[in-house]
Amino acid sequence: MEPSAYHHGNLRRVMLDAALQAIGESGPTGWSLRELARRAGVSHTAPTHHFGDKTGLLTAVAAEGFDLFAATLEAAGGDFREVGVAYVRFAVRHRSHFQVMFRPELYRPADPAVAPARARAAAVLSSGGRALSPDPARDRLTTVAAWSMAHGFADLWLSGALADAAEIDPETYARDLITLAFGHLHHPKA
Amino acid sequence: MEPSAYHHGNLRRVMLDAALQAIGESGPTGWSLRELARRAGVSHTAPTHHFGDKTGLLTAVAAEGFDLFAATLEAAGGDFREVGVAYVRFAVRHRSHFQVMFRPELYRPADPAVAPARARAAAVLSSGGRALSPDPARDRLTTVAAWSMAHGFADLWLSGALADAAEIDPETYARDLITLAFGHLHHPKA
DNA sequence: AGTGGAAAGTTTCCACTGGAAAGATAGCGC
DNA sequence: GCGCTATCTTTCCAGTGGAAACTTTCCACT
Repeated sequence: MEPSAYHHGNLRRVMLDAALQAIGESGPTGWSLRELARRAGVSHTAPTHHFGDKTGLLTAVAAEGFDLFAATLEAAGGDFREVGVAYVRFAVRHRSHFQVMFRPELYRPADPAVAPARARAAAVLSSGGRALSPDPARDRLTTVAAWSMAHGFADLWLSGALADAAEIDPETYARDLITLAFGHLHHPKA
Repeated sequence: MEPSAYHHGNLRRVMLDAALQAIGESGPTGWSLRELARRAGVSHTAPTHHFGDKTGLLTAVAAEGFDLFAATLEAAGGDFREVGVAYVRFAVRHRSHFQVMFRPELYRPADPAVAPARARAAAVLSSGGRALSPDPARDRLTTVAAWSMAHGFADLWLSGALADAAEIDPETYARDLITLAFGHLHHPKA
């Protein structure tokens, strides 16, 4: 585990962390593999062994992201509003992951490390939508509506499009948004 | 105007179109300036004269995008639901523009060709939100709610995250989403 | 009419990138 | 204690964005 001169011992995690930081600083494509390798103190081809290529590194970021994401959503419990808040919280706290996850042209979305975790997250959203839906025929519509609002708010907030982004607490604001749009649908398990 | 051997006569527009096509094929960063220049049949430094650098080209894409965007939203008239539908329509019909516009780290958002057009679009959204808001104190919240939903749906649809994306007509679906979430607020100019 | 820029495009150059190939090192199973 | 294999290095290559210096064309103005 401790870094011998030759075998880093921990390169995979270090590269992932370096990538996450670089993404946070310059966006999902605003950095180079070689720069990360330099930061990690290894040669520029060392990461190849762990990730194959740059796309592989981004795939690993997406995979880790969807895992964390699914866990976050699952932990929010059954209350649908809190699932939406958890969605936004994840985006804000793990913004580097988030900015990769929903940009599938950057990585390999069919990778076996990615697809199951993504499905797990989708299942939480679907079940939340079902709970909120006014009638079964509109389950999907309701899911997409709530998903869109949480996702759109997160994306706008992260991109800085909301001019007052600095002043607001995104989680609190998200809760207010959801209440405004979906509060009237809430018929708590009648 | 006709292409003499030396002076292309039309390079700016041709490069913009080539960029839009490349973005559509490989995302906002999945192409090279040199490749576009080759497609246009000019040397790889010719575009410098029109755009300065690659960021300048993306800035021009964003500027054109926000212009078109503002025009589209303004043309939707006062009906708020139709503004949301127009938002989604723009994203679908001008997806290359859209994918750049909300990724400000890719271009220069403060550019004088960008900022005013963006402000124009924001004004339409704000006024729509105001019309929909249940009370003045919630004007901003309502605007952000509707904006988030339209934006989120557009982004999810474009990214392919909605598994059934192929089957649905995004504009119709957007109208249904807005009705579900905001229909109960509609108090037509009482 | 013809000339002096300015505008538009070219060639050449450089540091940097992602990746391929081949070789060095070191820890681990037996 | 020995070879195997995972990990990391060095070297190499084509492609990239951009700077610099040059060429060609067009247009405004006398």
